[in-house]
Amino acid sequence: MESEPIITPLIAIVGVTASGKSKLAMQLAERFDGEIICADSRTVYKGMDIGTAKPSKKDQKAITHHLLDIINPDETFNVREFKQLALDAIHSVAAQDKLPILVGGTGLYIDAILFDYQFSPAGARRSLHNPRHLKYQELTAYQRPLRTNSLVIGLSQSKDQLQVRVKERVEAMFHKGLINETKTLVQKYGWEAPGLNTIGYREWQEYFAGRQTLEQTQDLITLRSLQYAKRQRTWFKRNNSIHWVDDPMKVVDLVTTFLNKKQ
RNA sequence: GCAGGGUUAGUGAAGCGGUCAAACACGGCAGACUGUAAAUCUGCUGGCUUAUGCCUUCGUAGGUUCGAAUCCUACACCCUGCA
Repeated sequence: MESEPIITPLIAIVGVTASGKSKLAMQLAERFDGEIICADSRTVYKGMDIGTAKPSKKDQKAITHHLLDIINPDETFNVREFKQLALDAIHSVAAQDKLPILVGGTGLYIDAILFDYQFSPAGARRSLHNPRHLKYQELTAYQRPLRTNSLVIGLSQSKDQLQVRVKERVEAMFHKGLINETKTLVQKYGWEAPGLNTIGYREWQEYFAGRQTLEQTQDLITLRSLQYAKRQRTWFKRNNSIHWVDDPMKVVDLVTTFLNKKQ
């Protein structure tokens, strides 16, 4: 199943939150007749639209997006499932003679595809250091070669830019009714649901409990998003296969060259 | 005006004569990451510099003491009670 005929060209777009990945992906998909595969651990959840900045219905109608809304917020998901699903999606896109574009900020998911992660058998030992981690494989990260026929593009952004963009994005989420979306989700699934442990949602807990103002909630979400971006930056930093660009316009050339070379 | 309480590093907050460059939390910086990853975990966070080193900090100015963030005096600002 996992033996992909490694000839399918793949474009991957990475970057921290609010860096403009989705928009760029749309442009590329339109331009190069592609379909988007979302490598995002949060947009897989149904009903979590505003808080995850999920691609709009309009965008989804214009371009096929894979791996969106595939599970309920009270269900769990993991890299292994992701890898299988994403691989399937890549194949089906390629089978239609279209260009698969892998987009997302979940570094682990991206790398599972890019570096063909091999997962431990069930019952693997947990790391003493961090119980949430399974004991390390024999291979160190990035020791494996990058998936052949892949172009990895990273959207870089200065910290100042990022700060502004995140602030605006969170503001927009509030206007779109993030509070109601959260309320609905909590009523339906409860705070314990895996999906609710997400920036943009869990911060409302204190607000609903009356221990936090609306403004404080908004500031907190902005802060947590920025901290998240920091972690993403650290993750991507060590992957030197990424072609970092600060101007989305330059990407078209990159992709064109990449596709021509492959013919 | 009188009587109390307070002023500590970016923020909040411990400390109440030596073992204090000063707990802890948050924030910040850096890092990790192969079945929870928008999660989880680790290190650093006064300066110099990286040493069982030096220097400068605990409202301001003095004083007591071998030794003060810790005691005393004065001043400044803040809060509370009585006027």
